[in-house]
Amino acid sequence: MITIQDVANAAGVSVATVSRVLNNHPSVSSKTREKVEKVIRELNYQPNLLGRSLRRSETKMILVLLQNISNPFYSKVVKGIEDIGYKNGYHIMLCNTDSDPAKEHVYLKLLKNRLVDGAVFLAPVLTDQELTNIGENYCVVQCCEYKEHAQVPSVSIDNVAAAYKATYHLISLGHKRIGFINGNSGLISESLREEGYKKALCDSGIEFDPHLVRYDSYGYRGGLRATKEFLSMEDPPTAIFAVSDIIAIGAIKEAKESGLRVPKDLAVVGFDDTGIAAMYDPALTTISQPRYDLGRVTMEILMERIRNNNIDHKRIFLEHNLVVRESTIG
Amino acid sequence: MITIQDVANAAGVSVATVSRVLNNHPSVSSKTREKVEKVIRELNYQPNLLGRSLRRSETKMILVLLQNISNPFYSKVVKGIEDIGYKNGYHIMLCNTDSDPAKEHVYLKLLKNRLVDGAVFLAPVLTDQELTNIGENYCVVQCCEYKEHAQVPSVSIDNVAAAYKATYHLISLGHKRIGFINGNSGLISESLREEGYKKALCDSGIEFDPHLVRYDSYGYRGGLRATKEFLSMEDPPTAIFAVSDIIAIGAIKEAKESGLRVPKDLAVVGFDDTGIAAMYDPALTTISQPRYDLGRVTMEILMERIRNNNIDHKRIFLEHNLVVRESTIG
DNA sequence: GGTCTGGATGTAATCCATTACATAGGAGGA
DNA sequence: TCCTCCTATGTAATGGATTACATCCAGACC
Repeated sequence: MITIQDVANAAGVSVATVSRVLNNHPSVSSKTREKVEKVIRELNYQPNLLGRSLRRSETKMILVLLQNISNPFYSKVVKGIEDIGYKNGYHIMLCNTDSDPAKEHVYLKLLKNRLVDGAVFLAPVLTDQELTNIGENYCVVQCCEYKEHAQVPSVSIDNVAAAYKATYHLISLGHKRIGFINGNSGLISESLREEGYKKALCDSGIEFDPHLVRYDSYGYRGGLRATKEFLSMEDPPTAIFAVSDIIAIGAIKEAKESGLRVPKDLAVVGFDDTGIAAMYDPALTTISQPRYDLGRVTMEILMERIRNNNIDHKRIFLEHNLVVRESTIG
Repeated sequence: MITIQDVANAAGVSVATVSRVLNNHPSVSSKTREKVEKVIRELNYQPNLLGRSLRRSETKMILVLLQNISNPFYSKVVKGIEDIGYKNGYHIMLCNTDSDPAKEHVYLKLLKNRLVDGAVFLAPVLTDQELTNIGENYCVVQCCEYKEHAQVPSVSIDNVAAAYKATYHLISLGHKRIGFINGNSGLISESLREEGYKKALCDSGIEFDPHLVRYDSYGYRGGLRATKEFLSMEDPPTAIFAVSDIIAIGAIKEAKESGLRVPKDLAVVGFDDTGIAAMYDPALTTISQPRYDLGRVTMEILMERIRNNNIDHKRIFLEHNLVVRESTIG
């Protein structure tokens, strides 16, 4: 491996001068600079980032912890994070925690061991207290999901309002019995969306029926299962609001299997507006989150924190949108 | 920040002894070991990985370059890579290249600058020559896609055989005019799958009709577009084989919009067996790749390379499978 | 008691790049 | 001509951990 010393020897200068050339320090004569640059090219010298990072105590790397990249919701969020990072000279390190606290802790070692300069939590499984502690010592931001009592900034949508809007959409179409399929992961978005669902019912004078709420795993199977249960009720719902598109698709598939037509016999609303929502047949009515911007703003806050050691922990809420498609209006 | 020196001072020993404790070196008396471990706990000391990595010249990090995590094909491949890495004490760094050579080069700097110990290419955009050069100097493996002439090991399925099987499935159902929707990214899998498609036709005595082949971007829109073109032909195909599930779904959606029934009027086969294949309506017949194992085997080879500086560049082919669902038989 | 052995620990070099401080040498002013 | 000042460059300390080698000491053996 070629080191800065090799370059210095070959160019007949000291390592300090080579380092200055590398870092565009002004006090290097152009003659020397050219000479050194020529040698760097000839030897194909690549500075060792470990040495540099050790000295500067920064690595220009950001850890992004998410549940699993297979969740299609994340792709654009990550893109937003990445673009802003890239613009600031930072690399992104994506890691799946699989919602496993042990794994999350292992990855957090990277933060504690200084291998990354900061971290984004896309679905923390740490406790509020742990997260607060980390926030005190390291640069971290929460994105999309957040721990309510953690003193760490967060960027998300207003989940109560979004769920309200989705539910109200169904109510405005005349539905009175609206099933709600929630997740069971203990995420804050789950309780907030349930709150919005209930609020919309209440505001419209529809009594809340606890039988119309199911908690199941995020995903297709959860949607199938919950819907099967709904449809076997004596007085089944005429509409379903699910907290993810994939759950909603499971619901539609199950409804079709049971001979129901969507939206005629059962209207379905999803959440997230992932790619599949528009592709499905029928295309899915859903809440669109500003996914790219969620990532972008999160990263902007993180960059700001790293630059200025800014420590306030605000909560930021971005705009969402109801996208009406065939699964509710046909 | 607490350093090994702080621990040494607090414990009244030398840094060497602390280091030995950290690394479970046998020649430390149990009394000293306990004393040091106590101090480590009390000070909550976290060794700085930069210092360690610099000294050991290894970071225990692996770079995984993929086109984009939004491609659902990758999730399980990455899981396989990750699991094996995790088991060997390696962390994974996932990076989207967006098929942009500039970005790929930036990320490769991490390899050249020693910030990662090795890399997996899931869809290299480098030239064969560049890749060969990198393979000579660093530990890298190709996965799923590969550059034909690059002297770098690879793990994939036999794409010719897989496409042959998919096409033959349609032929065996009586189809004679089979449209083929290929990608246009210049990936090796594209030409191999086309080869398999042609071979199946040829072996069954069906003449190859170049009008039945379309090249479009991977993805839903590509499927829509290509199918629209097919359906406007005088003598349109009765079946379509697409090189990705999402393209196939675009094809189905377009067919339905045109009033065709799938599979009755148009049979469709996809590729990859991503999650959506089983969820779609009709469920998609597709080629299932052993995605987890593709990742697993790739990583095993990479670990082996790193451990033993093994430099042979074999090509490994794993088994694939045709999964028959509603989109061809109904 | 003297010598040898080996276990436990310490000292200091090392990995590579950065940078505060030191120094040499040339330009400009008195 | 001499002195001052500034520019360009070099020297060496630094960041944190690892490890070859040195050292010390206790116990074993003659």
